[in-house]
Amino acid sequence: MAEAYYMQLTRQLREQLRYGGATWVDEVGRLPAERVLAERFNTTRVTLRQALAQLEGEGKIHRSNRRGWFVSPKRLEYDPTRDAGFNDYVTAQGRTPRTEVLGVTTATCPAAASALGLDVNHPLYHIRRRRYVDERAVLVESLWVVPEQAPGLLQERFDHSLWGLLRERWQLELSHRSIRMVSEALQQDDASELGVATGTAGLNISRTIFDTRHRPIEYDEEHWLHDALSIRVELSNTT
Amino acid sequence: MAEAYYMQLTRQLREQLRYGGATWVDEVGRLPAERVLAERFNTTRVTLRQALAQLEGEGKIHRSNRRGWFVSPKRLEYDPTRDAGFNDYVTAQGRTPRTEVLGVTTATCPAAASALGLDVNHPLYHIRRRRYVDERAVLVESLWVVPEQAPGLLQERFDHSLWGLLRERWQLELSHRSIRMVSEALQQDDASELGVATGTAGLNISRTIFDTRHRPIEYDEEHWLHDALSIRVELSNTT
DNA sequence: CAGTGGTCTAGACCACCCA
DNA sequence: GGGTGGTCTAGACCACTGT
Repeated sequence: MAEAYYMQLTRQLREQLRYGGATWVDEVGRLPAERVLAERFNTTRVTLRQALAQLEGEGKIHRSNRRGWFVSPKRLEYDPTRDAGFNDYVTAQGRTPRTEVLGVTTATCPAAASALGLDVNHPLYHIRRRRYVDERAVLVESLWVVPEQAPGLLQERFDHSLWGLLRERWQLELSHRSIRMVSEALQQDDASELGVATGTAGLNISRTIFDTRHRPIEYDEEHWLHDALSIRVELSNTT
Repeated sequence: MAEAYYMQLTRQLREQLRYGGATWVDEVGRLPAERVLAERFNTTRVTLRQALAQLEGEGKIHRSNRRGWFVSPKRLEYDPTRDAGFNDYVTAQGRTPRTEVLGVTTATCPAAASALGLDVNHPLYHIRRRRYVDERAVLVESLWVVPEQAPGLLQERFDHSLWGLLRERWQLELSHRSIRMVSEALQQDDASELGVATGTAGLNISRTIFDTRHRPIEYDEEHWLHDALSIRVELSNTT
């Protein structure tokens, strides 16, 4: 086969997005309707959508559920090993952060409890947040904190760094951390909170945190849009 | 809408894969042909393929180009901050590693050179390898080594740890490392070397390595199948 | 209500893999 | 050469978003 037409389409669209200014992209980065693009490139919606899906996989464009396709902004650089707050590192990159607290409860979570080495029925503080970069929702996260380590935590506000709070108010020293990163397809709840279709490619980042005395402190799970971040870790010691 | 049919399909297939032993999966983990599955679930290939694509995004199944769909094996746990060799950590997890050297040359690479802080035309040793876990090709990688730091390197064999080689033969101490991880769509060359379709979801892991005197040593870029690995980093010092 | 993406049909032909 | 996935057509209806 010479080359699948949808791959040629992909290349054309990609190049027009990068150079050319792509006159057909409007001022907020929105692409024309699929039907319009399909007609312009003399093909059907199915084939056009294959090309769009390719670019989506590359992180060049993304879709907002039933609203249309948009050019994806530059990826955020993120170092999950540092405890700089989200607000800090987003601002440091010249972007605008925002955090929404979706829920604050006490509940049990077998996955979190077992990661922390506790009984699966051990109650935990649960905080759920949604975070934005330049008003685009890029991640939802669930934080599970061991109540004994930070009594009264749920009275606090959670629109800033949780780790900063734990350090200042409860003098907790976050020492050992175990971090796990795995690609995923966003499940229904996470996807709808991010305004994307179920199954959209995502990245799951989970941390388990212990203090200097190896007591379990916190477990958290972040679900990112895959095209929103680039992970960067700097290490200096030899292992 | 109640629920899209392909999502119901996805759920059924997922559950049958997890429990039930899925009698329709053969002994090597291969699924029946798309046409057969489509007929069995009373739908068309297009809709069935949507369901398969969902499971592919979840890392449950994968396809080998034009050969069929297969159940994905367990993800490999991988810590990119350690310099344990591929052979070592794959074996430690009870799996069987294999490395194929695809090419050994001297060439220029602007991306590698600039990451190392060298002139873009600075020649570098280039080693390209393909690596397998249990005979499944899971990644291709390009290694770019600064020739001045390891003269004669290209005479060596590269089916084992490069870092081990640099340490033993040239007494190089790998100190500072900058690691970057980003989701990607596998490009034509990488995809075909892995036997998958262009655009298949992948994970790109790049490292830039300096020695204790901050001299650039090596830059490498790994392209993994997204469902083949789970990244895990353990940290003990506070930052 | 108009426009958008999301889903789905019922076919077709082609390129590649393997026996 | 038979079977597989890969690509593509030309439609259709639906659900949701925004005005």
